[in-house]
Amino acid sequence: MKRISLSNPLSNLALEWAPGYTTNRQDVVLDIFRHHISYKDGLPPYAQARIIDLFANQLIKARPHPALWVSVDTPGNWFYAEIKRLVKFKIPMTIQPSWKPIIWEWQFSSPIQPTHIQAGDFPILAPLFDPKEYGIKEPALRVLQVLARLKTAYRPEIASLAGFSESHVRNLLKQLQVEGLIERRQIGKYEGYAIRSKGLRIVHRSWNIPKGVHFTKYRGEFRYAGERHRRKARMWRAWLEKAYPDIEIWESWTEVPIQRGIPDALAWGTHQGKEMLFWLEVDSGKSSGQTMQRIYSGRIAQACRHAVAWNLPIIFCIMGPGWVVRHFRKYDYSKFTPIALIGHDWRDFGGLPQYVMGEWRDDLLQNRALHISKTKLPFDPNQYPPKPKKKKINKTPKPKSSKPRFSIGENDDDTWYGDRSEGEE
DNA sequence: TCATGTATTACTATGGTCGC
DNA sequence: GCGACCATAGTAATACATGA
Repeated sequence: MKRISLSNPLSNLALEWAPGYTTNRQDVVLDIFRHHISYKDGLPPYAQARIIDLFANQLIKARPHPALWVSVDTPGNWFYAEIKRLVKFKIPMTIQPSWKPIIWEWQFSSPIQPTHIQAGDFPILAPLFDPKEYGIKEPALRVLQVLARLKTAYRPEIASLAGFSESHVRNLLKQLQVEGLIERRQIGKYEGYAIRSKGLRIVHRSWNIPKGVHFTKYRGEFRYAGERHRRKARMWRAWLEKAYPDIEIWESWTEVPIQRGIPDALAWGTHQGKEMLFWLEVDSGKSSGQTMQRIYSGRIAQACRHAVAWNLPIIFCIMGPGWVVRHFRKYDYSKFTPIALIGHDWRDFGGLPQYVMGEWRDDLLQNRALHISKTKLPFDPNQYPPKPKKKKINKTPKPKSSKPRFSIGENDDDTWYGDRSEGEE
């Protein structure tokens, strides 16, 4: 294996060679490789960015002056912009929408050195992934991709994240089980599904992960949450779709790092025709009110900065027991104009209040009077970061996770791994 | 401690809708 | 018509709360 990759390191890479010619000479080329990705691959932007980096590393080993052209199939703008931000531009690179058929030299992140090649010496690359080759259909592959990220999951969770109905997912899971790609496994109290290594291999292949490359730490959910917490987060997409009939979710992921912070779940799509993000935090209410306040003022500010940076509205939802959600009523959110805050009881699946930018809304059953924070302030998105609402930090929860923390450059808020498991199973 | 009811969860069957 | 997909009702298993 190693020998092969040494003799031809390119043969493991599922890329297209798309050489550019700057002169009339055929033996001098811009050594450009093209990589295709789609928002429907089941991977969030940061994981796609890591794959791109892996390709760059492999190309550096294999070629003197390689360049990478990444074609991204995606609606909207956010997915594309996030990838661009997260990629380390180790070689000349350009990230473009997939519909662009050609690329110009000046669009690359840095100049491309020409490469001399022998006439007819084309690089030999791995073929692009074709599901038929593995006897798997698109919907089944999608389920498998979702499960690859989750490792183990219940059917409704898989259905939610895949965007399919439960009965459809049931059939697909049965098929996958017959083929030995997944298996039943006890998760906590109930039986769910787990992906097997055979299934994982196909998924890795579908993501064009080069063989022998370590991708595990980027593949999965970024951190491990308690069972109840995890379940609520994984149901986020289905929850939104039930609550808002005119919503269209393009993709949803759980425990996913974005520009700043790691939402418990993040859904991305349109509501009433407008592209936006739906950020979910689930809180079982184990920390004190003050700790909660400190944590959330940080998170909300992070969401806000993200919204401003990408010019994209964010709906920030806090779910938990009623008393936890009620806690958030007392603050003034009017400074956070590009985001809307909503709260909801985590037991009531499929319900959510209507949101209003810069305000808090919840629809808790007791205390029926719908609370609306009524403070009109000038819209000025440039005032961030906001001042902490009250500086009274008692003890900081210490991180105790052993999970890898590959930094995205931020390290302020999301260090409280220790509190994440509910311990209620 | 034990019995009971309720809530939550997974699983199954069946019939319907939609597009080709 | 047919396949792909969805909605819904109903069953069974389990945990938890309650009260004797």
